[in-house]
Amino acid sequence: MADTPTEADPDPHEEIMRATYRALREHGYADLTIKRIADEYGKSTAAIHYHYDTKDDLLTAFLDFILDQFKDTVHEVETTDPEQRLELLLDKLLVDPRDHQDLLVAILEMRSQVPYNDQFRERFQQNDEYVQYLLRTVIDQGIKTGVFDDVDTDHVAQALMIIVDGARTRAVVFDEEDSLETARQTAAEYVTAALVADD
Amino acid sequence: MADTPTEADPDPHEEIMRATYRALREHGYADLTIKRIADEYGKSTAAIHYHYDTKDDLLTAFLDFILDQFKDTVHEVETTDPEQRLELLLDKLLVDPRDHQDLLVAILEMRSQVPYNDQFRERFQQNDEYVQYLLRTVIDQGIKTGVFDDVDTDHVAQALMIIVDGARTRAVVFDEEDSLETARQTAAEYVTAALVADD
DNA sequence: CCTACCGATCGGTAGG
DNA sequence: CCTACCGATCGGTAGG
Repeated sequence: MADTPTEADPDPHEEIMRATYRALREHGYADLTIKRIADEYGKSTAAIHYHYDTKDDLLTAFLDFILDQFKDTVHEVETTDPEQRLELLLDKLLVDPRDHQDLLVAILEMRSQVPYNDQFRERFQQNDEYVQYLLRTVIDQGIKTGVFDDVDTDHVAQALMIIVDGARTRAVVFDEEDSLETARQTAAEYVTAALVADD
Repeated sequence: MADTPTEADPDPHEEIMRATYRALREHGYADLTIKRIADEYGKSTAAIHYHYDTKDDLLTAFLDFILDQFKDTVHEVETTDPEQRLELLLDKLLVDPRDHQDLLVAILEMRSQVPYNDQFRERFQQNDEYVQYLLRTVIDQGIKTGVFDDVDTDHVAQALMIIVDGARTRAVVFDEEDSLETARQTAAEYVTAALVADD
């Protein structure tokens, strides 16, 4: 007559990550406390410390949790045609976030902590490098296939990252879905101008 | 035999703003306390509360202080030739910040507080609207003069804002001067492609 | 503006 | 995991 373990016995770590997510969304990073996370978790603060030694450990684990989710989303793109693949990648980076506004807010907040947190910097840099690598790869593919001009791959990838980050920042700060839409269009314009200009 | 008043009797409000700036730069927004500001100020926490009723009042005043400085910088651009004026404006937005990295960090941090602080949102929106207005104006001028194509002014201005914000975010998070330089180049490319494409 | 202090809350721990 | 508690620090105030 035991309860179904799947419902009654969920992974405490994942539960705490989700609780941290909710607490962060509700109070913001500056007002994120163990107590508030514990309240969302539904248990005591000692329960949090049982699983994570320090607040810093918890927050670093949480950042990994968040960035892994993001990585999974981007990783889904599997088309091989360079033009289509670049389009889909930009869609993932600029259209998908509309459904995950909370995630955007959380990431932006933690990003702004980078100047004061080496752990955070390391994670964000690694994640950024990964996305930029994906962009470079698809652009290089396009150049080899002959559908894209022979451009400076690094520069174009960086330019696209700037557009992506700008759109995300503005989507959060000005709460406008417009930003992502405008950015998607701007990215498309840029790709056309930079990669297939001579067509 | 009195001390020179200019040195011995500075404006307390401005002193506190500068102290807040230093404290923010050193500890970050999440760890910004009245005590730390008071230490930078060189007086007691009660001295801070004598000039500002609440921490929130102080921080809102500080944001105004910061954004006014920024506004002054942008306002300096006075050339009338549309093409040159747009170039100078983009320089102000993307080249100037190199000398004020600390300011960028501070602004990014406070920006990320917008979802939790209506006062902040209001200020940032107003400031953003002003910059975007400057961009729209110069683009419209260029269109009237015939040096720019007859484009969607709103869209182009928004696209440039996205590039600017993206570059700033990345300059802070990844500590790379590259971002601003790449963004300046990207903005130039975009302007050429969007505004003088048919030339 | 200062000294001295307030209640509240912080991250973290002991003992079970 | 909980209860109970720790010292430290928080924003803010009273009284001068």
